[in-house]
Amino acid sequence: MLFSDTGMTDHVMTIRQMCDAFDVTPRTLRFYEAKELLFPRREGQKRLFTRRDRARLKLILRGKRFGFSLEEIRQLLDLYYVGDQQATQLEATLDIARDRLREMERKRDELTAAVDDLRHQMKMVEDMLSSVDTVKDAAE
Amino acid sequence: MLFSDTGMTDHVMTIRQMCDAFDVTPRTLRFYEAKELLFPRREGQKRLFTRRDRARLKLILRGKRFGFSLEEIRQLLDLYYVGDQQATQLEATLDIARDRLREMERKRDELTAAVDDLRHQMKMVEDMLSSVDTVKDAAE
DNA sequence: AGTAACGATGACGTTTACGTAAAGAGAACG
DNA sequence: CGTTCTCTTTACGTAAACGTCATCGTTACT
Repeated sequence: MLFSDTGMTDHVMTIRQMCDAFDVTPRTLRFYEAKELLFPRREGQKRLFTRRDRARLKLILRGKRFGFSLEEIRQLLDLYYVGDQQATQLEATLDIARDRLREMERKRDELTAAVDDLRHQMKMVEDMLSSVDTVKDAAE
Repeated sequence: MLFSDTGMTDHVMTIRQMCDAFDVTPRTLRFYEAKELLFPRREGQKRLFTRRDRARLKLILRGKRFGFSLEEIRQLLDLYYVGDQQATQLEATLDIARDRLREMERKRDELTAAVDDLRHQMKMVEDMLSSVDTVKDAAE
C-alpha cells in the first residue's frame, strides 16, 4: 500500500483551525467535501480534518492558482492517493497523469515566455521614463 | 509614441475570420469588446479587427490559460499599449507591471515544483507497475 | 437553567465568462 | 423580388465556485 495513510501522526483539526491555517472559509471546505475533494471524518456531527485532508487542500489551492478547475484538480488529487487498485486502473491513471504533466509543462513554458515578454516591455517603459527624466533634468 | 500602431500593415479581419483564426465564438469577441479588452473599428455596423486586436486577443487567451481573470488581463494589456501618457501615470503603470511580474514568476516557480512533484509521483507508480509486471512474468 | 459560541444543514444569492435564442439590418445571389 | 447569409443588438440562461442568510443542534461556561 504505497500511498495509503497509516495514520501514525493523525493530528486532526476542526473546521475553524483549517480555515485559519489555510485562509479559507468554512463554506469552502464544506463545498470541497461536497465535491469529493476532501473527506473529513465525522465525530458525531462535526468534521475532523486529517493530515491527508491538509495535504489535499494544499494541492487544491495550488491547482487553483494555476487556473485548474476543481474537477481537473479532483482528477489530479486521485493521482496522489492511489491506494491499492488494479494495475489496469493504474495504467489509465498514468495516462491521465501524463496528460496533466504535459499540460503543466506547456503552461510553465508559456509562462516563462510571458515573463520574459513582460520584462522586455517593462524595460522599454523604464528606458522611456529615464529618458524623460534626463530631459526634465536638463530643463531644470 | 513608442507603442502606438502606425497602422502600416493593418490588414483587418471580420469577426468570422477572427473566430476561425483563434478558435473562439463571436459572442466571446463581442464580450471582450464590451469589457474593453478589444477595440475593433466599425465599418457601418460591422466590426473590423486590426492587427492590434489580434495581438491583444493572443495575450488575452494566453492570460486565461494562466488562470488570470479578464479584469487582471485588462490591466496587463494596458501595459502593452501604453501610448503617450504622463510620466507619473507610467510610473504607476510600472508598479502594476512589477506586481504582475512577481505574481507570474511565483506562479512559474510553483508550477515548476508541481511538475517535479508529479513526475516523482508518476515514477513511483511506474515502478510499482513494473514490479507488478515482473511478478506477473514470473507467474506465467 | 440561560445564553453565548461553534458547527451543521439547507436554500437562495452573486460573480465571472460566456451560451443561446429572438429579431432585425444589409449585402449577394438566382 | 424573395431568400439566404453574415452580422448586429438585446436579453435571458447557465455552470462554476463560492457568499450569505436562516434555522437548528451541541457543548461550554457562569
